[in-house]
Amino acid sequence: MPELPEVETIVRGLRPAIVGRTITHVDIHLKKIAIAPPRIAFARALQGEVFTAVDRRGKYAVARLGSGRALVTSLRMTGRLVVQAPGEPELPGTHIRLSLDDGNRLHFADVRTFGRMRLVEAAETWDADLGIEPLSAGFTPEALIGMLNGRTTPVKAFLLDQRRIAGIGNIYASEALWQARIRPEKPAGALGTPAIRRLHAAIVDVLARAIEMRGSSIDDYVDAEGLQGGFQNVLAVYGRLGQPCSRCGRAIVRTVIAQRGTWWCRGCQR
DNA sequence: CCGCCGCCCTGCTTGC
DNA sequence: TGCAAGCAGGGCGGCG
Repeated sequence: MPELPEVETIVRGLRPAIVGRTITHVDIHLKKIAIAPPRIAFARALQGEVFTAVDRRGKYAVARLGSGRALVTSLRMTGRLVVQAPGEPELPGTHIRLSLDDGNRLHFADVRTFGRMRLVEAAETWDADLGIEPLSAGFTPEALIGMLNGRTTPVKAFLLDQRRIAGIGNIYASEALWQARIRPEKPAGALGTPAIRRLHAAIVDVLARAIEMRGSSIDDYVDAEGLQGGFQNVLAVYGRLGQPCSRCGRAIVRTVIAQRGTWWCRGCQR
């Protein structure tokens, strides 16, 4: 499932492929996927637009358009954004296809159809509910201390809450907690300062290493070129039920926290 | 404001 | 072997 590192990898791949390109044609195969402001037709509005930049915010890919509008894509679990050249077969499960003036096509595919592609106005704030970027300068240990203060929710649930920190999903929440040696069920506000400092460092380190390895391909994730990532090969706990912890040797367990599978080590995560 | 829960979907796994 | 039920999960809306 695409989280911050996967979306960052996709965005970096999209940038050279689509910035400067004009959208010549828009095909929508599944209408509910394409969201537009009231009284604006998604396909008609996009036709003729130029991509001016591609950014990431949390788990969202944000394509800036010449008009000042933006095309915001949420991939959820199984969404894919892939650029294909003329002659390449249509990406299976494509719901939206943007044809570009160089002949390439940008496909948005999603077997589970949970993902969305949303056109937003220049003046529209679509990300008001999203929290801090964990790889930004503002995400300091002190900021994390402030955010955790007084919270009773399990620290794992806190990490998944996009209103606090934007971009961490189920894979990297489990991995960061393992690296910081923190028990996922621990109430967020009960962490001591040393533990919070370890957690801060672990979040930044895990996300940065995952970006370096072009993300984790667990189920469907591929980058903008359709290629898999590499971080799934170095995961410490996620999906590793019963396998020995690389730090203490104890078998990895799986519990459910905030309705999400959580993999961790009872031996060294306190 | 905060925390919790059900829903959306389809493909894979499980169990009879 | 075949089939149906169960499960997984990010974001969102509803509820207390």
